[in-house]
Formats: sequence, structure tokens, C-alpha cells
Amino acid sequence: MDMEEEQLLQQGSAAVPPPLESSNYWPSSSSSEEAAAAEDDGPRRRRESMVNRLISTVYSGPTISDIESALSFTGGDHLVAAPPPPAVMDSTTSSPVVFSPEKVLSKMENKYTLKIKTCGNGLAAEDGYKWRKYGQKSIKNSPNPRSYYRCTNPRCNAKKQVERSTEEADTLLVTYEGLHLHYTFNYSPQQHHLLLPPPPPSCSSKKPKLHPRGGPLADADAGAAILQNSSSSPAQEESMMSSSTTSRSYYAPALGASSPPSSEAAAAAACYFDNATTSNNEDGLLGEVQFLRQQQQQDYCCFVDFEEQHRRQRMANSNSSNGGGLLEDVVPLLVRRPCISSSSSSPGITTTAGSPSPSLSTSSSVSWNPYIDMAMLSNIF
DNA sequence: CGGTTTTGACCAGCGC
DNA sequence: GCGCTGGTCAAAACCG
Repeated sequence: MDMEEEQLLQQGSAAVPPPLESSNYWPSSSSSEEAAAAEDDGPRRRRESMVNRLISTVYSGPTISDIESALSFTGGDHLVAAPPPPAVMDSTTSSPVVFSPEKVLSKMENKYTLKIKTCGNGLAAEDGYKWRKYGQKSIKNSPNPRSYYRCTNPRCNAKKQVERSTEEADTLLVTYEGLHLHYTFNYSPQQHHLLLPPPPPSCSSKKPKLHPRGGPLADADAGAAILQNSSSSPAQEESMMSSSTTSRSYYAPALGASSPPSSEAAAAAACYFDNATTSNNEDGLLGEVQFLRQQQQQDYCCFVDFEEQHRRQRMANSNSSNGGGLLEDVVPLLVRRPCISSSSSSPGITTTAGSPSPSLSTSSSVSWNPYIDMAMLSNIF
């Protein structure tokens, strides 16, 4: 495997659940009208309203129009499948180089191919996950071998294939198969200060150092959290179950962790989430992911419908001969809000309330702020 | 020493 | 049935 593929595939990174204590993470916006409207329009409106209230009002990153534009390739009202967006950054401009959801394949197959342009220096950045190569084949009529990767998370059956485009030497064709439904880091409120994000990805000639596998940041990322699927092997299930008894596992499809996502990336994340609900929902565990916009503030977030998720979880548990054992996998609401950051200081999480505010970005123009609000979750559940 | 990569072997699907 | 091809396995090598 050559260097740029290696760069593309190995840059691991992680999302960072912020401190838990708090509804304080949700800046209260004045929204009496909103609340009134919510009451008029029913539960869904109220729910959206609630989420909107929870979103920070400070944002100057990609606008909703950017997102909508990026979503246009889906060609419909409903978002369609897209893989976790690679965040490919130009090291000099700190802007996305290319994120090109080249085509969206069959939803049924749950397989998608991206064209990813490498950076100017010939390197491509991460896609937010950690992969292990398990094979390489030379492909007929192609001078370039195809590499096969599996997600290193034992609970995840996501795979991807990477090969260099024969037409464009600086383009990698990355085919994703399966869904990432996980976070692998172990999180506890007492440890949140350890969950600092890695530096944002950038094109660099130096191989980035990954966080230790299984550590707080390894393979972790979340645009929103959703439940695991049930496709793991029995052996995997066993080991996972045992590990999850000592730590809560969060499962999340992902944007590149602290990767400064382009608006396209954000959009793709939303598409990806939606795919989870539309094509991989057979086990009834996946939550309904929603992609919302906050019109006035040009803000947006992705989140999971936990009410539905929890309902399905209960059903799954009640129908399971061993009681399911998956309740701990009901994951917290996690909303990420893109924001602009300066090169010298990070806006990080814009709130406060006596909570440490992890710096989420150090050099990129856009960062993702993960939010998690356990207090709110307790209300939901 | 544990995790990852490499690479030849093996297997399954497909077309003829 | 046979050969081709793509995908996966698994042992050895590599690496930090």
C-alpha cells in the first residue's frame, strides 16, 4: 500500500463526549414563539423545537444551504445512503479538498463508493475510523491493486476497499460496505477530561500517531449515536458483552472525529445516518436519525430519535431469550455542531457552567463540537 | 509483546 | 464442469 492510502486509512481520531453534568451544554435560546409553535404542531414539532433550543446559537460554519447543496446528489426528499464522510483537508488552506460522494449505490446492498482526491502533497486524510487491512488483490484491467480493510472495532462489520483510480492518479476509490455503529472508547463522567480530541487531520507527510486502541479516543467519533446492529459473530458478541459490562459503549456512525468536516461531509453524515434507518434496520435496533436545521441560526445537527430507539430496544430485549442484554447500548444523544475556529484558539464547546471545555480544534477552520447531555437523556428515558 | 501489514492460498460466484 | 475473478483467510513478517 502506498503512502497516501496509508495516510487515508490510518489516521485515527476520535470524538469527544464533553462533560456530562449538564444541561448547561445547551445554551438557552430565547424561543417562546418556538415553544408555542411546538405546542401547536404536535410531538414532532416539539421535539425539533427542543433540539433547536439545545443547539448553540454561535455558529458561522457551513450553512444549511451548503448542506442542502451537498445533499442534492441524493435526488430526493429522503436522504439516501452515504458512507462516513472522509475529511480531506488541504494543509495549506485548511479547507476541504474534495469530498465527492461519487455515486450512491443500491440501498439494499448498503455499499457505497467514494472518489477521494488526495491532498496536494499526494496525501489523503482520514475518514474517522480505524481500519485493519486484511487483504490485497490485483484487479483485472487495473494496474492498481485493491486493498481490503475491516473496521478494527470487533463489534463492527464495516469494510472498505481502496484502490487508486486508473483515470485519475490522485484519486482513490473507496468503497464502503456496512455501517459503523459504534464508538469504541470507554467513557465515564470522571474521565471526560481525558477525552481530548486528537489534532485535526491534515495532509502531512508524517504518519499520524493514533490513540491507543481501546483508549478514550480510539476509533471514536460521533455525529450522532445509534445502536449497534446485531450482525456480530457469537464470539464477538461474547467479548463485547463482557467488555460492555464495565464500560458504556457508545456507537456512532461518524464524521471524521475532530476532522474539520466540509459541509458536504456533514451532509453525507446525515445521509449516512438516514441509511441506517432505511436499509439496515432489520434488527430493529437502529434509531431514527434526523437531520435538522435551525433556520434562524443556520445551525444544524444530527441526532438520534431515542424515543423510538428505546422503544425498539425494549422490544428487542423482551423478545430475546436471554433478555437481550443490550440495554446498555442505548446510547446517549450526541449532537455535533460545526463551528469555525481560529488557528490559535479553539471555540471548543461554547458553554461552560463550570465544565471543562475541551479544545476541539487547533488549526483547522472548522471543527465539530460534540455535545452529550446525560441529564437530558435521563428525561428522555 | 500485541497489533497491524503482507501475501500466497483458499473459496465462492459467475459465465461459458 | 472448468476457468476466471473477486473476496477472504491466515501465517509470517513487521513495527512501535
